[in-house]
Amino acid sequence: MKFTPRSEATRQFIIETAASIFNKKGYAGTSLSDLTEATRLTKGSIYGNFENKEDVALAVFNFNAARRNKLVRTRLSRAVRPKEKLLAFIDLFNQEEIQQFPEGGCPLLNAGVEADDTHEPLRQRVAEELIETQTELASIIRTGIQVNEFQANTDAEKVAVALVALIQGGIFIARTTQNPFYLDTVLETARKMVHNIETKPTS
Amino acid sequence: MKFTPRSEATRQFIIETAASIFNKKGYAGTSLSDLTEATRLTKGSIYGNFENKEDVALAVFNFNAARRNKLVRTRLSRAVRPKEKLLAFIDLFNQEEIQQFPEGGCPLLNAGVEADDTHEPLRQRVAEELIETQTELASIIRTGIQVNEFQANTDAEKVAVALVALIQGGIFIARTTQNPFYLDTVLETARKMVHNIETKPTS
DNA sequence: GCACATATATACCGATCGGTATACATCATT
DNA sequence: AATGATGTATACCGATCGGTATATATGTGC
Repeated sequence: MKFTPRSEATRQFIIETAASIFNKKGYAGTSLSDLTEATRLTKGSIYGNFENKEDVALAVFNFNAARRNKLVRTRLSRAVRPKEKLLAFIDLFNQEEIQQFPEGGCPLLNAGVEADDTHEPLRQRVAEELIETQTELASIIRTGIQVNEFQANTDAEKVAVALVALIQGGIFIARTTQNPFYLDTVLETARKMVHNIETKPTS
Repeated sequence: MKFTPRSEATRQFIIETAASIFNKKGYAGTSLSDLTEATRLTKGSIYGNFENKEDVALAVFNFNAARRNKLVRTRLSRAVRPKEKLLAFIDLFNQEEIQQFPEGGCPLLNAGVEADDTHEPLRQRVAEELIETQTELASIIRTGIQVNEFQANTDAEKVAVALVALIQGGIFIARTTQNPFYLDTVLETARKMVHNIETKPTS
């Protein structure tokens, strides 16, 4: 009874084409004809490669999340010290870099907000990604404490959650008001938050 | 050519009944039959009181926003000192109070995230509400600076935006993960943020 | 009790929804 | 060149979409 896609290449093409559509219009707001128009394929072809619309949406989210994760990891690995890694993470969301995201803003925010009351499988996937990000940031902070870069009494998990919340909230405000200044100012606050947990030189 | 609703009472009843539906399922995800089922009215009755679905959605958002504003203002007016007002605002979003919101989470977040790419009139309304909240918080902070409760070099607008972003981000994370702990911890961070701009006793 | 206005219900519209069965095209193997 | 597998297009399904024209019910003033 298992479904096997006809063509892995076509499947991938559909996913990539649909990525920004779902991210902009949401799951409920995206129709099959949106997908056939954008891909220039027909329903027969799409349903030859996906079980149903939900299957497309989940694959698209996974695609978006994977791209995001790759970007995050590349940037974090470039930085060496924990503090630099946190600042590199924050910098991922500035105006120049954020265009690497699919059109429509952060896929985690978009998918999570829509799915939380309506689409349990997607909600769970978004939750996984959120928690993974927070876990990674918390781990970086803990390392920073160990190497005496951050204050010993720092609550790593708390700071990690606050950073993610700040940034996601900033994206929300900037996009809804169509004023990127709000994201800039929030990113500044995030940087200051990192600054605040640094160990002070006990001159 | 102007549309005048048949019955103001019925209109209000529809708005109140639809409030949590739109907030949970979103604009695209809510159908007219969702509304007729919930209200036990018929389409004729709904279209006798609203121009179209968008008209209902906007009225519902205005209703939710008005309730929110009333709640915020009541709580803020109870507090006297600027610092207390900020803390009262933050406390609005703790677990006991947040149930005063319509089901489905913060209507600003839900409507804003859905509307930013799809529904310009709603997006603008959400933006107005966000900016109003931030303006009000910034004004409180400025008063706090004047009465020497907050440090003179505090960037009122920046702190206000950060508080809103933190809280909205916290709501997003808590709802998507279905773990209210994340909101608790973010609210703690928000309180600490208020603490950090307090004037230190120059002992 | 009749007329009139007000407001809700009924019945229906074309369009589009997600989804499927099947026909057709393409290409490799022989 | 015939065969079979792979993958896409065509044609169609019932259901539901948002919306409307009109009939019916309800209440009010006379």
